[in-house]
Amino acid sequence: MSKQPQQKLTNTDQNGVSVIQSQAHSSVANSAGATAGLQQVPQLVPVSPGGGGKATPPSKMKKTIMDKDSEEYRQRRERNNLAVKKSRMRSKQKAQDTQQRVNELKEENERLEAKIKLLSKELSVLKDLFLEHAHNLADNVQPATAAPVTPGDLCNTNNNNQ
Amino acid sequence: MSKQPQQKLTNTDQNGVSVIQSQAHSSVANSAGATAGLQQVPQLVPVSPGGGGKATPPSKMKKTIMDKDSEEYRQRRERNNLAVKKSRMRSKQKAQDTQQRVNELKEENERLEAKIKLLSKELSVLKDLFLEHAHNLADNVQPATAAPVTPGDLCNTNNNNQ
DNA sequence: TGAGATTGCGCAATGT
DNA sequence: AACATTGCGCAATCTC
Repeated sequence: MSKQPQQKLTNTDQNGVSVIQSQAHSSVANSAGATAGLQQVPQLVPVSPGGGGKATPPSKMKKTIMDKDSEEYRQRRERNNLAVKKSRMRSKQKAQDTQQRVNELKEENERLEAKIKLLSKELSVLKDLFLEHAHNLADNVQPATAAPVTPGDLCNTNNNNQ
Repeated sequence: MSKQPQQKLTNTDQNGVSVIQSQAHSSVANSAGATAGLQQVPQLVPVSPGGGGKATPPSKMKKTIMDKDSEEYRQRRERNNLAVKKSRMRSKQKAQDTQQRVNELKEENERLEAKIKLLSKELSVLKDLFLEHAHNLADNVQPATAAPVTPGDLCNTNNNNQ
């Protein structure tokens, strides 16, 4: 009575990583039928619903007891096993892709950071030049003419955020 | 670290172990259990190797036949089941973390790109100011005084890579 | 109503 | 010897 309901909502797959499924390997070795070896045979028979001959609207009895020997059963099992394999492969692939994505993004990040560093440096150099120039003007020019650009403007522009 | 022999040999007949998990798992529980009608039937005995009393050099036979009923066996199974669960949980958690890492890195990337854009703009503005100033100097100042800074220097600094 | 896709679980082989 | 990983099959669900 506590089987972990598998809350599965919200699988909207945000941020997807598309995956390409490569080949679908065909089945192998079976034909003969005797598939593998272990079988778990619980032979569980879902107790009949409600109790006696209740109305039991959503009664869900497993049809006939599902013969394990049934041809159809084996067929279903085999298909499911295949599906499971496929699904797991995909899952694994996806995880791998995601991991790779992380690596790529990390690299990209480093590149960007480097670029920022460079730009910052350039900016700083330019600003220094400006200041220097401003000083020169202040020292050598007559007050009337000296005012094409003010250091303050620049300092303001340099609003380094974050 | 990645083999896959998994050959299910040994079994041309039935051998099965049934166990259905009917919840109530958790620790122990059994002895009186009977939660389900699981039946452990087979008791398979790995046929001896080769043929009769062969040499069987690297024989790796499973020691004694490993009684499925053995107390020790059940104990081992239970421990393993626990370990498996743990391992899977971890694995899942890891995948989730990786996915989240991707999201974080993506955000970080956007931030960096924005910053780059900003810096680039600032740089561009500053350069324009410089050029403008240079022109002003060229137009209004007597040749002798006008030469504190040359436009050329700046253009050079602006070595935008990539 | 049916078929494939997912998922939790236990088993056993194998890795550490 | 003990725990960790991994491939696999089963069954219950989910999803379409």
